[in-house]
Amino acid sequence: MADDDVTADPSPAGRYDEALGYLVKHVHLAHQRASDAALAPLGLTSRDLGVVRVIATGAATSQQEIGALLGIDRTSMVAMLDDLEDRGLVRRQPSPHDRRRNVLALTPEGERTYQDAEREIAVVDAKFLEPLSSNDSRRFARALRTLLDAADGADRGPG
Amino acid sequence: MADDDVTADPSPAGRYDEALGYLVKHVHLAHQRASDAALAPLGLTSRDLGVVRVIATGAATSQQEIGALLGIDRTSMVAMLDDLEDRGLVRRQPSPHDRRRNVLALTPEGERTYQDAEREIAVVDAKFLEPLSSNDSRRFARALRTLLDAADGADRGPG
DNA sequence: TATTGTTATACTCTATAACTATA
DNA sequence: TATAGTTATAGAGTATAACAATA
Repeated sequence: MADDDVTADPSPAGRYDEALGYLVKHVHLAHQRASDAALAPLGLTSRDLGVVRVIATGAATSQQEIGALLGIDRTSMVAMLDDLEDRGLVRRQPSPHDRRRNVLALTPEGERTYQDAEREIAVVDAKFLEPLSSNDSRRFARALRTLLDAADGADRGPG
Repeated sequence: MADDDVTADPSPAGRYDEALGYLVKHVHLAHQRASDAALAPLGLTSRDLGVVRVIATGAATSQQEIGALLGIDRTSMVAMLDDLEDRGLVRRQPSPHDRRRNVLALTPEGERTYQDAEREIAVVDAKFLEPLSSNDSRRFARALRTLLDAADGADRGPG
């Protein structure tokens, strides 16, 4: 492993792993890896859980609404929900008010799996935040919320 | 438990957008969107900048080393570096010590583009962190660093 | 005419395997 | 035999366009 000393300059502009973008991205990936590993025994990915959670909390009911909240294309929603429905976790019901729309609901088994998944994720989150004091953990979560609200607002343009 | 009611329960387990995983993921995506938009005029993606930054800071020199630091497969590195080399930003030089290895270096134009890119990203970061006090911004970055170090250590197993 | 869900298609990113040239 | 880079190929994930049913 002899270092090639082609590069005389050790660090002209900070270290590559100090950049905010690097940190945020890899913290995300680390959390996602941990989540996917914890959810695998339940047959869910963290992506699946996002969808199931939106249905469980009633934040949205139609396929496109759910996708919009999570940044998932409506065409991708079809395959995901096909899968979750085939496995008996969710149910599509035509809306009585607008028969174009599918109202999504969890089956009893879907509800059980969702509760199990949230318990697993609570463990993942606790382990993930363990290196921070409980004060710093709260501050961290609050900072994320603040940054996301500001960024989403900026995306839609100032005004 | 007769909770066959479609959406009787408004929020049995918190809101979907309060989950740590959701927050971290979407903060990452928002920062990446802002970065990609700021770098587009330079012809770089945030992914490109990651590679260029590792080369510029001398953190790694061979293709596989760079990929390992950033979590990019060696086969993906080939196409990325082909592109950056075609555009005259990086140069592959066979290592004199091990002629299987390519030592990557920035061309003068690559160095200029890299400096421009870091300036753009500094603006993106400042805008992104603007909703936090400078104290909270520092705490936020420190928390990210702490979490990432702990998570990466855990990935490799305790011990 | 517009919208929801759907299908088909393409394009990007990533993952696996095999090849070459070096070691 | 093992490794760095490369190529080919297949697999996800996502995006675009078109279609059917409904509004």
